Amino acid sequence: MNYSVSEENYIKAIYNLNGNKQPVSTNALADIMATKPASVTDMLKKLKTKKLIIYQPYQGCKLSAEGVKVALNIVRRHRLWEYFLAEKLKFEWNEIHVIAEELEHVSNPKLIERLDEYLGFPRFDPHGDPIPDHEGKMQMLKQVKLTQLPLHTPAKVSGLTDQSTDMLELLRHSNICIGTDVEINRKFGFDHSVEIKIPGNPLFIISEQAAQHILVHHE
Amino acid sequence: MNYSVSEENYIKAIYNLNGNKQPVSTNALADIMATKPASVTDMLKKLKTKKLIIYQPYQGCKLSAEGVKVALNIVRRHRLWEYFLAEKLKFEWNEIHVIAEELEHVSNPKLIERLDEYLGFPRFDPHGDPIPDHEGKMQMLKQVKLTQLPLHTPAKVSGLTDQSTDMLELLRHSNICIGTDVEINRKFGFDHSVEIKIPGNPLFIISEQAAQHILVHHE
DNA sequence: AATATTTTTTAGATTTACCTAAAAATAAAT
DNA sequence: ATTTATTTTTAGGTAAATCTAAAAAATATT
Repeated sequence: MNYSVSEENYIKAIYNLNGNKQPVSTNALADIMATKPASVTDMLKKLKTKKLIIYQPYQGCKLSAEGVKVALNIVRRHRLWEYFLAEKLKFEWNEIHVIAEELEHVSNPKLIERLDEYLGFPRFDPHGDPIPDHEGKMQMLKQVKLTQLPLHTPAKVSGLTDQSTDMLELLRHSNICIGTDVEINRKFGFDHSVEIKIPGNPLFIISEQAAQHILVHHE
Repeated sequence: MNYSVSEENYIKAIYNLNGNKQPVSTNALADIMATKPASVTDMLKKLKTKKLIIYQPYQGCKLSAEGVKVALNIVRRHRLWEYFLAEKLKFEWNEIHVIAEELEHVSNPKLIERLDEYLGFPRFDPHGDPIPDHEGKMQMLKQVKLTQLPLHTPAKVSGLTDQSTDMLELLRHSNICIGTDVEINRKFGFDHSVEIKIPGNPLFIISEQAAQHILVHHE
């Protein structure tokens, strides 16, 4: 029921590579974990005996049902800490991941429940990724670039793919933050710029270049 | 410059046992660390080569100047997290220590500085122990039981030696919290109860039994 | 299909932080 | 001042997580 930091990191890596449900190769894991394939094989054997993965030699691996549960719990911890770092400690979005990698291994369950409550039960982290609840369920909204959002479709800003100060300046000027409700009112064919509607604000136009880097969630 | 969790725990233990400046014995350390003396000897050799302790076989050990610096940094992290857990996440005082033992090993310096700032640069943790600043300096006020506070001496409530719900109820009723400014106005010889003055509040009396468990700081 | 290439696993070492059991040094007691 | 008891250290071993080098299996190429 309690796993080492190393085990947790492998489980997390398998989970992240496994999005497509295809088995994860030993080399791919070695790459992500910045280690050697031989070391990965050792760990895969161990995780297999603990029934966290399904693994046959030379066939790659994938998480078992129990493994997914463990992975979701790690992801939950990681994303809650990311939210805390950005929202409360005012870290920039590009700094939070590394720190959360350390904090995520502090696994006291009551701590995580209290943190969740303290943060107001956020459902998305500052990168726009959904935060699993204490049962492992998470909201699976479509995340798309603002350029791909259909016309007149209510959406919520969930992340950025560019966190440069120039970008942040532009967003601040437009009153766009994580969580802001937006809708595309009109698209201009000429330069592909888009007209944005934010409830309570006047309409305004944003360039394709900028819109490309803004991620939004919608149903 | 970066130490393992185990190394940090030894340094912390030596620091805690070393308050009286006497060298710490191998057995005393083994006891605290819940390990065997032979294991302690191994670690002491390692810490010596890293110049964190002064150690001669059979002579016990004490922290070097560098060791003290490292220890104070660990203590700083521990106490800041304790403050966070009690103040923000509303944990009871008896729950915070164990969780802070885990969090204290997350050593990203910027995280700790931001946390300190977020908490408002507290100078005492919820147990009333001083929090070292980022240079390792801490306020060394006298901590005494309320029963031992001299008459008419301004002091600040810094901790409790009894955290039972009964005790907390009594304190809430008297408007006493961590950080409350108090002063003893009068002591009654008959039952050793004390009359308390809190700025802006009416005077009130508290039993010796209760006052014994309230810790205060004064100059 | 046979050979070459890539991927993965085995075999044997290393490091960290422990352990037990026995030896050596120190301290206490006769 | 010996002997006894305690404390501490050495010697040798274990488990976790890594490594290198070599063997084996799977995949790709001619």
